[in-house]
Amino acid sequence: MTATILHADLDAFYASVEQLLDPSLRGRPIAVGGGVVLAASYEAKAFGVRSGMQGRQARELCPQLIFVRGHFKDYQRLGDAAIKVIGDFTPLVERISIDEAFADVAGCTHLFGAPAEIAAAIRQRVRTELGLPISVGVARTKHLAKIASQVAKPDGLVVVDPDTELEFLHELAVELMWGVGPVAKARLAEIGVLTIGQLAKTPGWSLERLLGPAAGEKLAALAWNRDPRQLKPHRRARSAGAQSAIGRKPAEQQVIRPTLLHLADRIAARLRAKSRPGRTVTVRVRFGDLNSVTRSVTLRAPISATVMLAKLAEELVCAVLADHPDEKIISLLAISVSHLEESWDLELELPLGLEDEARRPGSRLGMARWTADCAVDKIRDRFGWDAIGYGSATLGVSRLVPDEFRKLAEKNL
DNA sequence: TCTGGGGTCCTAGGACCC
DNA sequence: TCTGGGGTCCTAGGACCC
Repeated sequence: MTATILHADLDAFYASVEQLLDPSLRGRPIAVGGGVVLAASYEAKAFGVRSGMQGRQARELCPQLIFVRGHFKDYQRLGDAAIKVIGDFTPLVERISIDEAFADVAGCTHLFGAPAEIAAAIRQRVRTELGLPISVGVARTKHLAKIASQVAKPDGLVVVDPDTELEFLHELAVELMWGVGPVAKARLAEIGVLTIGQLAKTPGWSLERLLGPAAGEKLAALAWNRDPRQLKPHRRARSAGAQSAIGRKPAEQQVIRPTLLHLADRIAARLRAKSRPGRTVTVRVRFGDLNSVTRSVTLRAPISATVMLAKLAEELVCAVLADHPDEKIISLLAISVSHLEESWDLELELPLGLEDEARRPGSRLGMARWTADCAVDKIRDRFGWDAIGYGSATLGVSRLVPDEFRKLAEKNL
C-alpha cells in the first residue's frame, strides 16, 4: 500500500493574493476587509489577528496592521487556476473550498513519477505560474493527508510514509484531527487525553460516552488511521443559505422584512440557476444576547421563487418572535433551504409550489411572480446583479461583508 | 474570547406507519 | 383494546469545518 492521496491548501490565501498583487504589502501584516477581518496574512496572524475578528480589535492587537479592500475576482480566478494545476495531473480531484482540494494520484504515477514528486511539481507550478505559496500533504488516507498539509504549513510539503504513519500521527495534538473542535478538545482534556496517541489508547466505550456514538467511533478509527472516506470528485450541495449580521436592531417588521427579502433573493436566484428548488426552509434568529433560535418547515413541493421564500421565512421569524416576547433586539437573521431536488424542471415548480402557497390564508396565487423572477435572472445575467432587484431589498440592507466575498464561500449546487 | 458567512453532519424526541 | 418492535420523516439544537 502506497500513499497516493494529496491534500493541497493555499497558504493564507486571500492575504497572499493581496501581497502578490501589491509587492509593497509583502512581508507586512495585512488584513483583508475593514469592519470585519475576512483574512489575515501570516505576519498579522503572528499578532493574534484572526478572520472574523472586528477590525477595531485587530488594530488593537496589531497597530501597524494594514487593511486592504479585497480583490474578490482575483481570488476566484487564482483559486480556480491552482485547482486546475492539480487537475493537470489527475482527474480525481475533490475540491473542498476555494483554496483547498484532495487528489488521488494512484493512476498517474507512471506518467509523472512518485506521489511526492507530483506534490513537489504542483507546488513548483503554483509558485512559478501563479506566484502563490501552497502546502501539500501526502498520505495513504484523506485524514492523514489533511493533517500532513497542516503540519507542512507554511509553504511546505510533508509526505507520510505508510510504514511510519502511526508514529507520525500519535505524537500530534488531538485538535489537529478532523472533527475535534473546542468542545471535544475540552472534554478529552478532562480525561487527560491531549495527543492523538493518547486518544488511540482510550477505550471505545469511553469515547462514545464522552462524545456520542458517531463521533466516538469515528475518532477512534481516525486515531488508528482507519479512514473509510473515499475521494468524491463530484459532490452536490445539500443546502443553500445566507445570513446577515445586522448589529443590534429592534425586532420589527421594517427591519426584518427587507433583510429577509435580500437573503431570500440571493438564495432563490442560486436555486433557480441550477434548477434545484428545496422543500425545507429554516430560519435562524439571533437575539441581542447572541443566543439564537431556529424554526423550520418542510413543504410538500419544493420552491425557488424569491417572494415565496421570503414570505415563508417571514412567517417563521414571526413565529420565533411570538415564542420569545421578551426579546426586543435581534442581531442576525438567516435563511437556509435544504432537501434540495436533484434536478427539477422549472416549468413544474410553479403549479406545485404555488399550490402550497394557495392553501395559506390570505395569500394570492401569482403567476406573475415566477415570471418576474425569471425576468430578473435574465437581466442580471446580462447586466449584473445590481442592475435590477427588489427595491426595498437592495436599499437599506446592511452589508457588513460584501456580497462578492460571500459568493466565494458558496458551494456549487 | 464572544466574532462574519456558507456549509456538513449528528442527536434526540415525537408523529406516524406497518 | 393493549403491548411490543422496527422504520421513516420532521423539528430543534449543536459541534464542527473552511
